[in-house]
Amino acid sequence: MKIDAVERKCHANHEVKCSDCRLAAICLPISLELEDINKLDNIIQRGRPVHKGDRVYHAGEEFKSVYAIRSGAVKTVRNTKEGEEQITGFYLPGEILGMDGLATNNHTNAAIALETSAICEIPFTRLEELSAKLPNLQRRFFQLMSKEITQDQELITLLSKNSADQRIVSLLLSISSRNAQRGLSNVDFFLPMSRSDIGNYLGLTIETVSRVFSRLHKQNIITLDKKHVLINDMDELRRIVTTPDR
Amino acid sequence: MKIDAVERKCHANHEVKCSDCRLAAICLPISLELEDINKLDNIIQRGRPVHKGDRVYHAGEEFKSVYAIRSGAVKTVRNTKEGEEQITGFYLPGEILGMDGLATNNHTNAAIALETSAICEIPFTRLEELSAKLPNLQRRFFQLMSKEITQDQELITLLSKNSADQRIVSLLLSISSRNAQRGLSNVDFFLPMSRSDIGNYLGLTIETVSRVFSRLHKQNIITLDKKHVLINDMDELRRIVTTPDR
DNA sequence: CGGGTCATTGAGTCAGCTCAAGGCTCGTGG
DNA sequence: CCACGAGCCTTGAGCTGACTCAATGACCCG
Repeated sequence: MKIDAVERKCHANHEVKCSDCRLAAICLPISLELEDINKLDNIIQRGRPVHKGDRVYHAGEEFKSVYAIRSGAVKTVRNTKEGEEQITGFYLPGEILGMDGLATNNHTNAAIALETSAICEIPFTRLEELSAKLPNLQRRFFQLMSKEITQDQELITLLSKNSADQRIVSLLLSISSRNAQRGLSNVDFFLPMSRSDIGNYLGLTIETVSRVFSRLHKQNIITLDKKHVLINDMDELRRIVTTPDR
Repeated sequence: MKIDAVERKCHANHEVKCSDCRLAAICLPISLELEDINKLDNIIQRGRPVHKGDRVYHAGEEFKSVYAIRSGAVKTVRNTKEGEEQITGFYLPGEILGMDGLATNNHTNAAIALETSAICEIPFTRLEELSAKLPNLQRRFFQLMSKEITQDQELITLLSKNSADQRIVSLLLSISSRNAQRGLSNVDFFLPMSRSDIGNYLGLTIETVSRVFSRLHKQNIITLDKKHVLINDMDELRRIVTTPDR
């Protein structure tokens, strides 16, 4: 079975230490010495793989840990005052999530796997203790939270100022560059999320997302087959996001 | 002169220590012992008041400090890819800004005074050193960054899911409750920002902001005279932000 | 092969935009 | 002390990008 194969693969990786993880260069351990990486490694818990739709943590759940993605993809979701859902982020391998829970000691978001994923759990009190001893780690963690802030502000700008086309192209370019960072292709990749997730995240309806994708495909800027994206004209995509609306 | 009077008032407060500051209960020192507050106090620099339009820091400027507002009000502004401006936050007394600069070591936002304001500057390397020694301070600062994240995500949700009316009412309620926290009236206050700032922040045109304010006034839910707001029907405002669009 | 989920496409509507015309307020200079 | 200009805000009229509603297509899984 396909799923079993994926699971087995994840399981094979399951006990990889930070020092051996191919994502170490973009994940939490950046700028740590080998010795310090091992200290960090000792506090990290590596759970069983989560499957599509499983929650890494729930909204309202007590904040105990932050999480690093080793493989797969996760979305974070907030509940609105009206009882709808708002996706606040997509997280790919090497990225850290869960920092929303720190302010109130409860997670304001839920985190839901978009596909079978391997997750490293990092108990926060231990991370805090270790941070106080390792200035580089403290700095690194401050930086990660700051990065989360600047990314959220980028999304605010996108939602506030940009057209449907620009929002969708921005998301494509974001995924493309994050793939490149992980050593994958920046022009040929699979979207881990549904059209409906994309629409929710970008403040658009599913129909609008579909129409924009169709148009970009017809104009031969991208080739799209379900979730498989080929970027044919990167310059044109960049032009779209940097050109004022009218 | 009016401005001189304000300056003098700020100047009078100018050297107030954290331990004597009436905002200590909501500002950075929360949860610190008196002794530790004094340690924090020692690293804080209190500059001259800034005037309306002055920048506390510039976009691209090297990140050296975070800032606490003692009096007045400040907006933070990002440049978009198209060269426009996006306001990412409004900061009132007791609130901390500048955490956006940590990720890349340069501020991505500029911070601009909306009125004459007194600002406490907190050099970050010293704060970092002190955090490593005072677990409560480290935790407190992590929490402040996390709060910034959850607030940005609230704005994302607002922009993505809510109507013009709901966005504007949300801002009014936010300012109202932040005023209450500082011991001021939650139904009678002055908006520190212009209509154009409000529109920019909420992803609306200035005309729409004006029309919504006029409508709320005509319906007698609020009374509005320039920047002076009186909330007449708090329940109705709450109803507006929690009622699904249609 | 049937039912469910997800995606696409078309047709018509509407919230918020653009464009345009004034109004109010405050500071400056005659 | 008033006239004038600049900046900010309000209001009206008409337009449009993205929405809603609706129908259909494609795929997956049992």
